[in-house]
Amino acid sequence: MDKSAVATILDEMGTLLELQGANPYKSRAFHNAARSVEAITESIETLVSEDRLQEVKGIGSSIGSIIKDLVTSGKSSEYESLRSSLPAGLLEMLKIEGLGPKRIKLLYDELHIDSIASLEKAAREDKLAKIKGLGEKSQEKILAGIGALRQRSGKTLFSTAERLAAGIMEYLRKQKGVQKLEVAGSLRRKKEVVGDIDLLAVVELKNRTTVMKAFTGNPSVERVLGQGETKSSVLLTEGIQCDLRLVEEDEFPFALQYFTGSKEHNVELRTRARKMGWSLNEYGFTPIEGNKGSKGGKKHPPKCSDEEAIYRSLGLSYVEPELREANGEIESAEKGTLPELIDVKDLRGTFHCHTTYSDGLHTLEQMAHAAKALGWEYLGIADHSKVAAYAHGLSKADVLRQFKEIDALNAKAGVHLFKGTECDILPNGDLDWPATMLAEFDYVVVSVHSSFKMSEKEMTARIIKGLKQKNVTMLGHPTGRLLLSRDAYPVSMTDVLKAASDYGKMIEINAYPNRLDLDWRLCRPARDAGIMIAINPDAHRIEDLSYTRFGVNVARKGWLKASDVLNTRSLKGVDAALHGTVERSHDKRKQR
DNA sequence: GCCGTTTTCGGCCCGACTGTTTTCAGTCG
Repeated sequence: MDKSAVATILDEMGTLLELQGANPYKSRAFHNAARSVEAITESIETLVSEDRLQEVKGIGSSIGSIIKDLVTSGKSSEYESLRSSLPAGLLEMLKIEGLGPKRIKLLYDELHIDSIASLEKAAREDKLAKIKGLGEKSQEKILAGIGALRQRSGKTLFSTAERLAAGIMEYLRKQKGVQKLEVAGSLRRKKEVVGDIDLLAVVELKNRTTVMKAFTGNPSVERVLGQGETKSSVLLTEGIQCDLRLVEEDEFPFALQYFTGSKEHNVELRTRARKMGWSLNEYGFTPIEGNKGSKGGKKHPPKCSDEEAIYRSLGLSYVEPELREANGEIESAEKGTLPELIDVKDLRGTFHCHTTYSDGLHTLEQMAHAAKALGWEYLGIADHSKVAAYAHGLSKADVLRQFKEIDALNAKAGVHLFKGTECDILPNGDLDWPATMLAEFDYVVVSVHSSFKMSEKEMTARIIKGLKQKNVTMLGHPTGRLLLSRDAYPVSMTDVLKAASDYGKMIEINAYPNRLDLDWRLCRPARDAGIMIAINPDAHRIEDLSYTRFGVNVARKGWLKASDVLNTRSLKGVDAALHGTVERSHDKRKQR
């Protein structure tokens, strides 16, 4: 069993212990151990075989022996007995917002509620409100939580769908006769959530049946919804539908364009084709009645061997899938003013990274090495400020200690570390660091981590007050952290962008695979207002650094060019950009 | 269950918010 499977089980054991009402520190020990296991850099098999598990902080003799069992045999009697002690439905119930282990245990003990279904029934029968410790409001909240949970099922995060699609495609590519295979649909457009996975393939005629069988029989399939000669649909075990369509070689570009969508984009495209005397569908162009060319005969479109040719035939420059949302892209394509979108390979570093100084999992040095391994020139460190106690916010002494370590690391060649901070914007709009301290950093990210329930007006005022302070560089997670289950905090982005523009500040866009990021909505207005964007993963672990690629998706959907983004600048360029927005730097540096 | 410059027992992060109470438990970040 591999590292992350072990971590998942330890985490589940921690949760089960919470549900059992065990010593909270015991359950926390399991959660901590799970995190530690996830963060192990060397092979877990090696650690087990060399009996060195307990060298890992957070793993003692008990959990160590569980891990040993899991790694060597794939099983653990402790895990099995813990699992069988409680109904599986209780774990499901944890997904309901506002319902934690204590209440789930209470409900289980009092009313034998052991699933979301029985919970809903009891709530509708007004039984929950009568339990001591609960009331009308809790009951309503639980019902609302169940509703929200239902609503979001059926939609899958981009990162999940991408992973599933990659697995199936890898499997299909091994099949005989598969000549072309591409992902289409909203997944190709990199929508933040997708409804299903659309795959498109060209397969030799004689191999079609076996390829279709391979598709419907592949290991990630839960059940087959339909199976035909050219189209099959399956439901994957992770609850998302996946369709495979087979087309002829010469239809492929048309089918790819058609099935990539969006529907609205295609409507505009087909309308345009009609005006030119052609009808457009997934198989190609066909001349329509009354179509006359210059010589009086029917005007035939050129053969299209790729999507670019289709757009060219319609007098348009190529439109990247991410832009096909009927959002002005066809007009821009006609004028030839579409931006050359930022690409992952343009990235030269990132900012807003945490380390073990606050709530990160990896050390400064580990993060620096990881950045270097990604081929980056620099990395911006931004650990939490002191008020963020839950995240081990840094004291002034911690910051000075970190500065020293950064200086030492920067002295060794490799990758440049910027001295930053993620400074809390307190509820009254003040910043968590005094002005004198803010001046010490290379850059300052300010963000909100508390009192989320303010009105939009208050929250906006709070953020703007924090953002406009001297020496503040950029706003962190501007729209809040939008998990599937949770809303962003209320804030007027128009006002915040205006303030950023007025005061010469930057805006960060976040990207994280398990987050529903709508930050792309900010990109175009930010660009138009001349605001620089930073693509930040809000990294807490080494692997988070590579999640900047999700940020690139966000930026692409927001029409950003490389030059609109801080991360694509050279070390020198970043230095200049940071100091351009932070007036103190020149003088301060000269004094040193 | 883990940990240790307070080291084999006793503490383990903490504050805001909500809904429930009448001083606090549960949830969240």
